[in-house]
Amino acid sequence: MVKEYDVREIEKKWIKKWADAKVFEASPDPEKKKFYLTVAFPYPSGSMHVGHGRTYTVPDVIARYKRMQGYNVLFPMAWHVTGSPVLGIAERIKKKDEKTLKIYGGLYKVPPETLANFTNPETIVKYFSNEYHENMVDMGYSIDWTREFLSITPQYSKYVEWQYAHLHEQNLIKMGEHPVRYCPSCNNPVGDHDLLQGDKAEVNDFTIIKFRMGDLILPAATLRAETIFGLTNMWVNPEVNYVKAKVDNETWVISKEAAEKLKYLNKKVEIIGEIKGSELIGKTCTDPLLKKEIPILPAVFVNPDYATGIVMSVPAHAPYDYIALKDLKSDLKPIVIIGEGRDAPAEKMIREMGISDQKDPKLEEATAQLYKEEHGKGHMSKWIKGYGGLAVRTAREKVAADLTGAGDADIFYEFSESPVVCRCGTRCYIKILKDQWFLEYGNTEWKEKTQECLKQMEIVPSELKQNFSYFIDWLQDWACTRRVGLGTRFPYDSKWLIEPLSDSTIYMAFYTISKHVKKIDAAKLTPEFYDYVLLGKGKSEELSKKSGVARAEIENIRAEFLYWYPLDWRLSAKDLVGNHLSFMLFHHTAVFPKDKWPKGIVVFGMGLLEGNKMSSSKGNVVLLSDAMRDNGSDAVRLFLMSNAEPWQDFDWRENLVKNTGRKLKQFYDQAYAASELKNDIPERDIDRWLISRIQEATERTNTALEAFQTRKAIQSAFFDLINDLMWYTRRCEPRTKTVKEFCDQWVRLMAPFTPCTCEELWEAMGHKDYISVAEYPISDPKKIDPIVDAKENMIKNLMEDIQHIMEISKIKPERIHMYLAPEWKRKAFALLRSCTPMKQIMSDPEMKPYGKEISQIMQKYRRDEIPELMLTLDEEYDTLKGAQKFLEKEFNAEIDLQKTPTKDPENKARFAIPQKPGIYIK
RNA sequence: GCGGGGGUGCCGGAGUGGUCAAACGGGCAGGGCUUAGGACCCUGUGGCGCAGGCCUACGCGAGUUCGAAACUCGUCCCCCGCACCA
Repeated sequence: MVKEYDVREIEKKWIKKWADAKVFEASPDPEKKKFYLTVAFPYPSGSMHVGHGRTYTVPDVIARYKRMQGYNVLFPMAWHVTGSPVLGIAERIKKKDEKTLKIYGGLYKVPPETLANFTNPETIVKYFSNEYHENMVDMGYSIDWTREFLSITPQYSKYVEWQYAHLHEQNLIKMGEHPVRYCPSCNNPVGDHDLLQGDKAEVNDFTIIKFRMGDLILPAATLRAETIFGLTNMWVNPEVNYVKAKVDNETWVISKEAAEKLKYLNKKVEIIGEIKGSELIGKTCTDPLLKKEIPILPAVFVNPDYATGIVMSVPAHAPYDYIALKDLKSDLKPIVIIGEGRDAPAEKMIREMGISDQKDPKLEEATAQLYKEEHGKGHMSKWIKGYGGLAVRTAREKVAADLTGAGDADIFYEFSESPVVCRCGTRCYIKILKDQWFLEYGNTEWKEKTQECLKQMEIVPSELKQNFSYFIDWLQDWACTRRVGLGTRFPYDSKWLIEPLSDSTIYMAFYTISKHVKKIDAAKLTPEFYDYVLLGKGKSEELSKKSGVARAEIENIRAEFLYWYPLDWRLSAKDLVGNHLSFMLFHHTAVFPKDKWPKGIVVFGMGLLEGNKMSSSKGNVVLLSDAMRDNGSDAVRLFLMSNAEPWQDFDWRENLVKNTGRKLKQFYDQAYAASELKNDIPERDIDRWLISRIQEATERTNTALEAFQTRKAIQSAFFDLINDLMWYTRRCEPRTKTVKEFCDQWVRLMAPFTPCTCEELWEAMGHKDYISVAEYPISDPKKIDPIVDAKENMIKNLMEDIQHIMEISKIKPERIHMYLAPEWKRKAFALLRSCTPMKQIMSDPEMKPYGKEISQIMQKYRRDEIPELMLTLDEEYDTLKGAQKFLEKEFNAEIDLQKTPTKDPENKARFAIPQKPGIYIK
């Protein structure tokens, strides 16, 4: 009797057994080759959903596969709890924010008494890291939990400090200025998720060009510094009250709003007077580059709350300016400075778009289009001294740099759209942080080293290697410190915390030693300690004396690191390519010698739910725990791994998951039944066929898994083989020996995907060991039998043909006659296949009588259409004879097999070719 | 704009020069099994065809080739990332 497939019961049983036997705890073993892989540790600020499920199942499948191949596999896990998002969550829970309470109390099912304590951010991350841990165990992951830690574990913090000491020593960390979105009320920089409004606003850096008007300076802000050559006038809004302000040592005329903004931009600003916009109109100022007199004209489109409130007018290249001048009936002539044409491009644009006045909304579009065109393709007009012929984008930078160098320009940061409002309701500014610490990813040498690291790595999928290279080049200095959040204090300036992405760059190395280090008092874990155990610097004897850690222990830790490192594979989601994954490469090259650099990265796609993007905040997720409760973890794993390749987006569809669960039950039932089968049938072709098929499937599965193609692997190891076994049982009475051999291999093939089910079957088959550490099947080429494969294909094709004919002719057959291809035809096909010239074929006396037919055949079949492997007449006959009963049953008709046609009323024998008998149905 | 990926049947998606009207999965339809079945099995699912065949298809246009879904060029469209944030 097949034992009932009680999924959850089986899973519980094996998960406990594994834990009790410590099957997945990995220790260095010099006898075995190591395999070390990690996956990006989770930031547990909420419950685990099926998207996370896929992220962590992929490495588990690979870990299990490699373990079964005989590798000593280390697959660790830890929790990334540093950072600020939970602070916001705690804050919102404190304020009893409805949406947040709904997500945490409802969607995540946090019990009310626990939720009440969620006002403390640390409680949140600890609660959810526990939940993650439980879920991961429940999913059957083969994680070595002895290495688990939190990113705020003191021993880990000491490790982070050690890393930063190294970076500092190498001058890769610098203090500098940095513009951030900033909330004056919270007194903190704000990220996207902290914003009520304006999360799409970018920070634009304007060049402010200082125009002089006596002692006063009119600072005009522009994104197109190169257009100073086409300047005809300035724009000032006559309806706005400007201020005179002492800015550092100069006196600027700017809008009130701009004066306020400048304070955040680290200018000393003191307002000393007011001046009406209208008072400025009609005056002139001097441009700093060409020293030309520039008239100041009125324009109402000038927004005092955008940059400085003083605008340069370049009518030839700015549609707004052109129209405004026209409206004023000014006689100022546009000056073309881009390209060699005479007519103003702005004018042309306005004409083509049919824009008539300053208020036309199409002006926006015209401006954007012209900007895009000129920025992308434009070159400065030849007549411009020093800049003529330069690409616009080059000229822009050069003008800005030249003016800044001479003290005639400055930088002004402004949002691309406004307003930007903090979650607390306060309007945000752009603030320049002065003592911000940076990781110098812009450093050329560091970049080169990182590129070198990338070059020797394997990236899956390989197309992404380019992407990585691009990101490494693109990365600039990264602000690596924060004022708020959980995390490690910055060792050189304790008012700062190390930013969460910056504290998790090389933690893969920490896993290798964490189980030892966790037991040591953090105070003893000095930089010297890590220097020794990770880099081999210093002497263990001295270190032991100084730190009080036993020398043997220190050596042991060192040995463990050396055994596991470098990291073989890093797995992570797509969205981390441009930051975390690139950082990982940067930091490895900075801290570790070349032979400890990571060897490979696998990048994952995202998850969809019933075709829509998963989103916790919108409640559009399925919790992993619910999915396991409803389907069992093996079915969840199988579905996640079979729905898409790791790097593709997968789509969680309830009905597909359910189907996968049923298919899995079928697998279980079939394999279980096999273990109880008892008969003594002699081996037949069909038995050799089934065994041959599983060898081929094994080959494909291995190839796919080596390339991380879980979907392809499951296609071969699961779906194809289910179908083969089904065909086999349809085709014949199952033979015990065959089916047992098949299932023994099959269950092992499936073990990385559905480990609990496979353990249960493995036990039922009488094995005493864990399948988790049993040998992974490799294909046995001796058992691959192309002839038997060809025979079985012939039968399948034959059945299809008969089926087809039945449908077309609408005959319900009583008798089916089959005519085999005669020997001469087989020979003719063989000769055609081997490219024998017609002349030579015809010279064969055996062929001669069939000249006409042979030339017909030649016309009809191309050489490579002819099967490579040709069965003999006898083989074909015997095969069909053997399948006769089966075919009779299938078609419920008598089969008349004719080796040489005797009764052929409709001359169907002529259709016969090798492996494709002629058919006549009555 | 910059960078990356992609357009195949009713759907998801295989397939990268011939054996492709297209794996596998799903949906739908018919049949079988059955007391019944949402379980399972079989068959069908571009068009035409009273015999295993023919025709038209793989975003669009052109080209290379004996032969293209696959290669080249052009073109249209879609998705993702662009930072100080996990």
